[in-house]
Amino acid sequence: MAARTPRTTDTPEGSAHPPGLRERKKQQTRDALVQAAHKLFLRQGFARTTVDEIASAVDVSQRTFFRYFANKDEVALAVMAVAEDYFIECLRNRPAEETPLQALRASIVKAWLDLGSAETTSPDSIHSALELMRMLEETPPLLAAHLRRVTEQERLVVQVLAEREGLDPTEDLRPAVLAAVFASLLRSAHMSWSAGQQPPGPEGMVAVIERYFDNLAPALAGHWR
Amino acid sequence: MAARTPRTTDTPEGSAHPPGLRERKKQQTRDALVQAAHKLFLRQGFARTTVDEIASAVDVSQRTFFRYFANKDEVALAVMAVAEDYFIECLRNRPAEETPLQALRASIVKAWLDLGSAETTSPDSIHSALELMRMLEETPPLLAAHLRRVTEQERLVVQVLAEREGLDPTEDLRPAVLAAVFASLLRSAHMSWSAGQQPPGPEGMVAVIERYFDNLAPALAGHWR
DNA sequence: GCAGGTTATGTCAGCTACTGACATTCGGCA
DNA sequence: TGCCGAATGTCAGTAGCTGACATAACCTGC
Repeated sequence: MAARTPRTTDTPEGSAHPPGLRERKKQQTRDALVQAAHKLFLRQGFARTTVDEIASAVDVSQRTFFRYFANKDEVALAVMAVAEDYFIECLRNRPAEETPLQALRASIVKAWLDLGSAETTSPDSIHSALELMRMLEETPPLLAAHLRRVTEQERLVVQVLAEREGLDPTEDLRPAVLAAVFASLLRSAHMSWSAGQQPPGPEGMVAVIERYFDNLAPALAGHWR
Repeated sequence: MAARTPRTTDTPEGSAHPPGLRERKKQQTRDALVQAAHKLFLRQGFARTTVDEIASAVDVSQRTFFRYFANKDEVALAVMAVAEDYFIECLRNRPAEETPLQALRASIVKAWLDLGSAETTSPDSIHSALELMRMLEETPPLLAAHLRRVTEQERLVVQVLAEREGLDPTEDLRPAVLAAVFASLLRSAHMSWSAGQQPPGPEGMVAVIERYFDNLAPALAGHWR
């Protein structure tokens, strides 16, 4: 098992057969670990929660924990994976008439709002993700791990943008540049949102994101005064 | 000793008195640790180098190592600190007529080129930094730590930009947005440079950075075709 | 429904990053 | 010279993480 960054445990190739007991159990264990970890992290903080605690909360050995997650960071960040995947899906489905920038903007907004009115996914997974994002900013090692993930996500965005516009991303730098700008914009918005004054929940997040997008052109424009 | 992210060991307030033996020794030890670490990292990789190795290469105890650096990452990234500081200084000195974007662009270019023709700093510290940047991309935990540092640097840039333009960065988002865009652009350029095809050395780096800057407006422009 | 291969899990032993507490030594200074 | 404070060393301990091997659980074909 254990591929690179599995959002779920690996199913053994094409979903031909119905999952089978073994697969279901793995999925169960994985989910249980994520949930237990999340609960503990929120209660006592990331650093003060040991892997042993998480493992024994789910009643598996520490060794098993590390077979599901490469490290402690990974469980913590697993919650976000759903949202990320959904965003990419949204981006893939944007109409071709939109400019790339418009498509990106519309995609995150849609992703947040859809996941907010959560029928798409498990009931509270969005709130988990949001709580986690607040914790991120106060937990340096977690933040570091998260940022690394973000840059990987960025690669994916480059891919999708390039496909969408029919470009070779090694030739034409525009996809890479736009993806980078987009990622950093989101990151700033997240920081601002986590800093607190903003309204909570997905709607609040969307509001902040939109404000940052609106400031993109002005920030790049010539002089500011 | 040991403040937050000291580029050098702390000197006991205003540099009134000449450093004194104690301070010089600390500085010496610190430098020796950085150098030894760097050498070992390049030879055998980051993960396969233990802190004990580094410490005993300089003939201090492991405990002492951790009094100079909070963790293994920090030694590795210490080399970049000089360059970062110099960049900020450049930015502070840009003429007010330049637009913020121009000022940023001119500052990194100048910083790299100046440090390249290294009289400003220790002879090979630039090459160390460049070698390190290559290693970064292949060393996930290091990359993660680096990214976190970058976001802290970003805060500083926001400050400087806001001062320069006489704005309150909590009111006006333009400094934050521009700093974010700038950071992500640099990051992309670094990735591209590390990926290899580019000419080596500071000049190569500058070339890549300029290319990314040139693609900024086009990437944000409406449609790409 | 059972034999035999595959796959997840547990156990154990070990390494390394990192930390607190306390003892020791060394530089600064009267 | 002798005292104070700062830097270092030593030691013991915690926690993240890994390899090796044994055991137990599923699955597959008969």
